[in-house]
Order: sequence, then C-alpha cells, then structure tokens
Amino acid sequence: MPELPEVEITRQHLATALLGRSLVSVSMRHARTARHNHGSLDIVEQRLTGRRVLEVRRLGKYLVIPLDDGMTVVAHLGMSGRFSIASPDDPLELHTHFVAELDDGTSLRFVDPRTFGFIAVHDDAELETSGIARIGPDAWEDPPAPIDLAVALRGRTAPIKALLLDQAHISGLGNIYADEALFRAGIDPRTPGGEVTDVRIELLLDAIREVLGVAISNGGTSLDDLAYLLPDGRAGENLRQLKVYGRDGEPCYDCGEIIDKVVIRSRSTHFCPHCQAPDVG
DNA sequence: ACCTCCCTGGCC
DNA sequence: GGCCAGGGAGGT
Repeated sequence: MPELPEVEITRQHLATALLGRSLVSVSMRHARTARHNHGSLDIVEQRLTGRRVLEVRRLGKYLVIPLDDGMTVVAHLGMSGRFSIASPDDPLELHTHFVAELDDGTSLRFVDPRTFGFIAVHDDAELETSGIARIGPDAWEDPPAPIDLAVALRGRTAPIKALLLDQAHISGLGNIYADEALFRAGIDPRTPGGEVTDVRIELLLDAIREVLGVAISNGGTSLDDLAYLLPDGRAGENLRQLKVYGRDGEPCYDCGEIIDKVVIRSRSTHFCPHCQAPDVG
C-alpha cells in the first residue's frame, strides 16, 4: 500500500522516464480515476495531450507534475495504484485506467485495481481548492520542527495514531509507517495527541525519518498480497524491517511481549504493550 | 470527531 | 458467499 516511501520510489522512477518528455497521445479509460476532473475522460485527455513534463515532485503521498502550459498533474496511488513505463506493444494489464504514449516511443501506464487512486490535471485556481492545498509539511523532505508539531498537537484529544494519519500536521505517513514510527518512539498509539510529551515528540520525529529512510532504501514495503510493487514490477524488500505492523500475536523483537492489535479510527493498529506503555510522569 | 462511501482480490 | 483491507472525500 503506497505510502511516502513507495510514492518517493515511484517519483524517482517517473522523473527518469518523464522529465522533458512530451505526451503524444493520452487515453484516460476510467471515470473514477478522473473523478477530480469531474470524472471527465475528455478533460484529462485534452489537458495532457501535447504537453511536456517540467518536473516530477512529491508532497506526502501525492505526485505533483508541473506541465509546460502552467497546468499541474496531481496523482495519488491510493491503495493499489502503480505507474509503469512499458512498450506501446506490451499488452495492457488488467485494471489499466490510464495510458499515455511519450515522444520517445515509450508508454506510461497507470494500473489501479481498487481505484482509490486518481490522476487529475489542474490549473492554479483548481489547485488551491484541491485537497493537496491542505496537506501538511512532507515527513521526509520538510518535516516539522519538534516545537511546531508540539504546538499542532497541543490540546488534541484524538489518539496520536489518528493525528499522524491525518496528513494535516505531517504528510506521507500511512498505516504501516505510522505504526512503525510510534513503536520506535515508544509511544502508545492510543495516547491523546496533546498528552505526547515534548521528549516523545522529538523521538517520534527521529523515528519517522529513520523508518522512512530505511523503507526508501529497501524499495518500499510489498506485503504478502503484492498489492504494491515497484514501478518495474519487482517487490519491495522492506517487509522484513517491520517491527510491529502485521505482527500481532507474535513476540516483540525488543522485549518478547506479544504484539497487540487494536482498531483506531477504523484502522488496524499494531503495537507492543510493553515497549509502548503510556509515559509515567 | 465521527460516519459512510468507494473498490477488488484474497481469504476464511 | 461473505468479510476484510485501506486513503481520502464528503457529509452530519
């Protein structure tokens, strides 16, 4: 499931393939993938055809691709989205919702079985009202200072796990890396945001950088269902680095306690009851 | 702060 | 044959 590391790997792959390239022909094939352009296949195709890619950026889990006419592509991989570069002759994979032929003879494709992902093309006015305008600082490139995160969390009663998934205070964490970062920081995921101590906030920000860095260098996390694969089709190798996610019922690597699983905001949440005990005093 | 919806493949 | 996973948008 693509989170910041998987999107960053995708970004690097797309930068190599797309930078300076023009889109010769474009086929949007699924209205839901175009839902942020009112579900109109035509709008997306017309806005992209003939355009040249200036940059491939990332904010949190969003890919942001400025074009040569001032428009900007905003794409999200959702749960199961994957970009790939293929030959135009390669058969279309099932659930291919977007295809673009590039001026170097390659073919950009977007495959997304569960259609939680999307591809949008926005002008500046649309960008300001799109969801991306409300995204907080990027957890990897631009993490908040501890004091700023502390201020954002002050007085909040929602569990820290939920606040990390919110994307407003720090962006890019999903269910896997939120659980992993909270484990490394020794924070009980149910702790109200406002009750996380300043020391723990510092540890949390350190843990986030650590967890994300390891994941990126390992090619991201492919789970057993292989819903997420690298853009070249290989599986990411980060699963073995996970210390709590998906390990409920198994012993903690650090203390031997059995990893527990609870539901927070309808998200499965994995933690070690010993290593992540509530702070005392 | 809470709920519901979206969607498919994999699993029991 | 039903349930689950999950990010984000929308609603109340």
